[in-house]
Amino acid sequence: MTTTAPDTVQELVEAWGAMGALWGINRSVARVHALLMATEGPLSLDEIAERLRISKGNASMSLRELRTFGVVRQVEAPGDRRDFYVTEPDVWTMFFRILRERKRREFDPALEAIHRLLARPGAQGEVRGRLQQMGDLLATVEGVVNRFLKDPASTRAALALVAGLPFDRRKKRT
Amino acid sequence: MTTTAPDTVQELVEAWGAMGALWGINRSVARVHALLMATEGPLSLDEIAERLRISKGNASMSLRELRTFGVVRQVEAPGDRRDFYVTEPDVWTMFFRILRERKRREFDPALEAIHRLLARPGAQGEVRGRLQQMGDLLATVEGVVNRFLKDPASTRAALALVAGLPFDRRKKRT
DNA sequence: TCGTGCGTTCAGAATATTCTGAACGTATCT
DNA sequence: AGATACGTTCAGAATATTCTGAACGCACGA
Repeated sequence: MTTTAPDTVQELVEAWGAMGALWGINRSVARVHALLMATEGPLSLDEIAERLRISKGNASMSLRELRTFGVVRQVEAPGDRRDFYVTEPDVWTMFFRILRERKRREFDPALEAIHRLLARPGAQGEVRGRLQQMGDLLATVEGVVNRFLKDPASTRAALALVAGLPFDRRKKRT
Repeated sequence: MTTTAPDTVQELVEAWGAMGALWGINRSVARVHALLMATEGPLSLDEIAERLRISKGNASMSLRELRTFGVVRQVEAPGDRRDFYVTEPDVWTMFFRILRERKRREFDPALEAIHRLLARPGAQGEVRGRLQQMGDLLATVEGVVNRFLKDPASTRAALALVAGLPFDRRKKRT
């Protein structure tokens, strides 16, 4: 039993998988990620596929995606031909990297359209105000994401403040 | 031509529709929303369906969803049997209301699983730290959402600060 | 009363997404 | 060389999501 507690791990895997949708990554990918998060040592591709009851092919593709997001890393075992995988420990970074990706693909076109509309001379009151709000919203999210990627520590602290969190946990790490 | 600029409006509609996925609302719903955002006066169901080339049924269901989110309102025209629709002007609120919804459905189970895992006595170092981070992340998002819904103005200002925005726009409104 | 205009519903069609597994490539060992 | 172990790929199957449009109900007016 290499993991904390099999059945609860299972629950986390499922919950994380469902939540993946929230930030736009698919169920399998998120489940693989959760499994690695909840497991101490590195896992081989086959073990992952087996534990999650998904095909090797699916596992392989999911791991690739996680690697391109930079949240999973391959490690090698001494005299073993297989590849093993571990998560980067930083979930926050993962979250924001993925957001940045989606920002590019989805925010930017929307922002462009909004600005184009605002530039039109004929943009009236009601509409103008709403468009501006949309722009503000997108710009704010964008700003937070960018700032986080530049300076994670301070952004995290700032967000904790905004969130009004007790703000104790975390061992410190500067 | 009741709207700012038909073709650019179209672009916004499509961009907003694509972006909808980001916060978990479907393309049609987001497109209807965008159309209302970019249009000065109220629109009838038929007009919406026609402009977006979607069926009346689809339009009806999309509008219902938008109404349950509280971002679209029905208005009546003088001697007209038809229902007309307008957006609430506050996109930010929409955004956070929707987040709250998803939070309920998706965050909460994940947070539960995490806490259950952390409660286990056997939660070791590596894993424990990662789980804690996941919990922090979720708690932070949750906190921001809750605070926004309680006190939008201050939260917006705070977020603008975090985002490092120029922070000028907006007519003021307290 | 019947007819007409309007909105809603929902079964099934259309479409999009995700997943599987067989086929393949490459490396390693005998 | 042949055999084995492993990872990857991708066409098509399986599944999930979204959309349509016919059927219906209701309210109004004639």
